[in-house]
Amino acid sequence: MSDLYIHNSLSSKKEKFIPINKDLIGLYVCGPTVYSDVHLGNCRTFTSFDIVYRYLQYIGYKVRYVRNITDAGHLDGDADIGTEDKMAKTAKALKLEPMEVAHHYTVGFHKMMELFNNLPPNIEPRATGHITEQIEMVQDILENGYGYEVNGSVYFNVQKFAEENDVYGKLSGRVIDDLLSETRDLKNQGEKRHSADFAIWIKADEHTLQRWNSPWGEGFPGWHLECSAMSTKYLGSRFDIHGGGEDLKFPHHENEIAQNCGACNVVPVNYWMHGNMLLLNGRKMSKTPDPITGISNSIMPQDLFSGKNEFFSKAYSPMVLRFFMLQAHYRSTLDLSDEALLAAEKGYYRLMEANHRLQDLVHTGEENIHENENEQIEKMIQAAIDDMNDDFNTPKALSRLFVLVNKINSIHTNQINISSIKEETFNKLKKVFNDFIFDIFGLKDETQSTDESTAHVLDGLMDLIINIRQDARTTKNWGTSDQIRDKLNELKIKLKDSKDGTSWTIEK
RNA sequence: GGUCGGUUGGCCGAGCGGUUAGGCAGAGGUCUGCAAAACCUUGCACAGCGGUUCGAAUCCGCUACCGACCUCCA
Repeated sequence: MSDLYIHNSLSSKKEKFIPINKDLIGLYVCGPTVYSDVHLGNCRTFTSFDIVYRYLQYIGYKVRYVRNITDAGHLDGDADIGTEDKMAKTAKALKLEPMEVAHHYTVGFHKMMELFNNLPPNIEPRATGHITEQIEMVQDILENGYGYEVNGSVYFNVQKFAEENDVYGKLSGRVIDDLLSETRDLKNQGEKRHSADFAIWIKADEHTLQRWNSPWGEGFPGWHLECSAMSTKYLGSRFDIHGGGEDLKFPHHENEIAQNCGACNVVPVNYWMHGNMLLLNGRKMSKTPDPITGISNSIMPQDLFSGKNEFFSKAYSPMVLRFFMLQAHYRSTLDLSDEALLAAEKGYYRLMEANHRLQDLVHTGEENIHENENEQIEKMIQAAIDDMNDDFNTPKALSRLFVLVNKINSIHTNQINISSIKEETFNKLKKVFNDFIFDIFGLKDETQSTDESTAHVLDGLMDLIINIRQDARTTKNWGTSDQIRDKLNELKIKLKDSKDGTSWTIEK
């Protein structure tokens, strides 16, 4: 097994992955703020890290995967100007308790993750459930001299932190002097000593719905704080991998590092990973409406699944979307288009169909071993694994699988004799191909019925229909046989005739 | 304006110094009652201009365009 390399945002280089503790990897991913439905772009990030989680486990690591739910403290706007957070805004608009809003969207988020077949994390902590930890962290920061209190709010002193630690700005590539010099032309500095400072505890005003008691009076935690507090609580002050969307790099992740460091005096994360954005019409997908057009450049997954949207010609299933995402590297932007999704859909079915064929094939004993074919198959299997070890290169690994699809189909149609393939190679192919599709890529087989009894009935019915059609074909009753084929096709059941008989698949 | 990243064939998208990426679409063929599926064959792609090199899509410089972040976003 070759070594795993991960692109580290801290160094902008691929680095060999060396875990802190071989027996348990710590993986933290920034989860959603549950004040609205997740859009497809959010789904991409979580899917990217689902692959990371799956693959780490596949190569034998035990992983503690922590992904938070932010249900408080996420400010909408500048902390100095207004203290209304995203949660409160939605709660007021819908006349609901903030917790009701959070719960509603949390349930929706979970449903969506399930549709994408993303595994649940091991721990999914909520910001509101960790107020104590966050207050303690603010206290630690104050004790270490990196925070200051003004009128019931507490701010992180970026200038002091930057002067004493060579840490701030490293992740996002910001130059400290630039950040600090921006002060001069800043109009609204408010209580902050410095424009680069940020709030870690914010005093509640009469409009604040979510408020907690603290040593500084009633208030609520700053946005970046919950990730710092919860990652420390569940993964320790130092852990292996922290992931999130590219757009969180600054200020969120930069401030997270500062807080951890400011509280615990250690740099918290060894490997920072950032997933790139999903594009719609060549622009970043975003909930925030365009200030000029007023249209938000985003699509909700459910609208894509139902086909009811203005962007695409038809409905696409969750697994087609997942497959589509796998075709691009997580660090590249990915452009959504009808043509691209159509291509992904066909590719997905082709891959699944090949796996069915492969799993149905039985090796019948070796004879006239074809060294070259064996070598090619072995090489592709190894290459796919090497690709995953190379910073989770799913598109490249997937391309290896498609080379194998070609081999599988050739074996299926007897263009390559199965007996010319070594049994060991064949069994390896069978296992690894299947592992890749289901365990590593996390694809689900949408062509199979999940309910066993329904599947049984369906199998029986299809056998019957195919037999009737075969009889019609034998008597050259093409009208009947074509009618059966066409009507089934309308039901998205595709018949495939071959010398050995007719097979069928459902394409959703 | 600052910082970073991108520009690959009809579309999506890998590759990042010498090898066919891959998917989809297209063309020709095999098979088939016809079709589908499958298989075989097929595409003079690397924004432009210079430079380095025996050799560059891949390294360096300049130009053009696009995007992200710098303010909430996965």
